[in-house]
Amino acid sequence: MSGSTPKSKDRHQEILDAAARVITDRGLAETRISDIAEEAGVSPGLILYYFDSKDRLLSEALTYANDQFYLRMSREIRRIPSARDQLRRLVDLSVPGLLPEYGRLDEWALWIEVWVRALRDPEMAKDREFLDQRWRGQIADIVRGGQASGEFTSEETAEELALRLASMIDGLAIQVIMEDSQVTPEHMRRTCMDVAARELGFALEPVAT
Amino acid sequence: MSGSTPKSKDRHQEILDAAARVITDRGLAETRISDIAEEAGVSPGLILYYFDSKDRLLSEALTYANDQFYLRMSREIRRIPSARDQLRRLVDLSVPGLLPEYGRLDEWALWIEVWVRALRDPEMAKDREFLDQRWRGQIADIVRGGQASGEFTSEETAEELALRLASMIDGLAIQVIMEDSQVTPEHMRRTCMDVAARELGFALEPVAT
DNA sequence: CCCGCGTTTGAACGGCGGGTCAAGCCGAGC
DNA sequence: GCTCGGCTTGACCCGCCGTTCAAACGCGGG
Repeated sequence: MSGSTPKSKDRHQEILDAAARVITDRGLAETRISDIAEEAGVSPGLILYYFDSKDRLLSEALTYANDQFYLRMSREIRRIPSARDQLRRLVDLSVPGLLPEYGRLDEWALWIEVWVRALRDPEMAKDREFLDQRWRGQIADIVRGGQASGEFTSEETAEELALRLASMIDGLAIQVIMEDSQVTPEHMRRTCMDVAARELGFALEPVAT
Repeated sequence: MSGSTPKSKDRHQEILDAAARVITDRGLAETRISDIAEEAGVSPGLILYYFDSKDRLLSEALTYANDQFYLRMSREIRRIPSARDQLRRLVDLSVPGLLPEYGRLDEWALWIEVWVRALRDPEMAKDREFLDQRWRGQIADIVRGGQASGEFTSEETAEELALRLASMIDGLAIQVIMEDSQVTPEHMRRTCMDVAARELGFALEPVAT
């Protein structure tokens, strides 16, 4: 499998991967350099041989992980023909824990860490703005496609509609990842599609069950 | 004014207030006991005389601050007669930095800290669920009122509508507090009311400017 | 076979900060 | 005015962790 041979690829990347994994399940605040080293199967010293400081490593790891997620999702969506189906897939991929195949615990946990950090760290703030706008851009592209093909009848700008959908998804995902008893993954999925249908102007086919 | 005499009120509360202030502008991760002590004008030792540990203090401070915000908003909204105006006011109060009179930097910064912490701390998770549900409950009450009075024509349950509005507000508030260049406070306000009008079923009066 | 250099190790350092504590302060009650 | 007990102080302790560093490792080239 990928990355099984010890010294194969880029150590840099191996460490970023390990860091992302550790942050995801311990949380940024509880992440020690030694944890990352252990996860990566190397000595603590080596971490600082490849990165200038813990802070830089953590920031890089956060954006790196979000990058991965974006690329995976983007690649997958591009090959879906219908805008409505693209949207449905995007929503499914965004619901924490809906599709067990994807992601470890959850990319959303990392997003929240990014937000906290971006509040005080200008470097992270810049990265965050880029990531968030790219995320909305992805949605806007889908919307534009749907408007062009006539699947969506709304006359609002794609950017405004994308902002609404992205905000909705963000807000709901937070509740889901927190395991709020009133907001299940399935509930989030339905709510997102409901609102999308009304905002974009398309009909939800009647759902079974 | 309130709290000006040194030993007047409850030290407990004074410390919680100070803690909330420090967390708001330094961030949870950069908050030291000595910072809180300094902010409260007492010695570091005293902090741990009143609280068992730093962790407990921080958790209490977070929920305390959110409590304050909720109570203030709740009290104010209760005296507004029209449901539509209640909603408008709730939105205005929720937009970070829209009304300079209220709040220090922003209650939203604290929310994000709560979320991060709730991901790993079961105690905080419980508090968070309570706070979030109360927040949605507040919105649901407004919605119910509007449905009863005929101001809102949507037939959806108040709970579902409240979830949608709350999620939308959360998602947008995050972007605003991050100072995303594409999401200004004013933009958030308009978007919230737009979506609310469509979801709840009421007409926005024509806006000046 | 040996050299040299990039990589890797893990022991050691140093500072930071949470938590402890013995000692003072001060007001209330006698 | 004295004593008692709750408040308050700030110096101190101690473990933790980011960072440094000297030494070892191992591979490719000569």
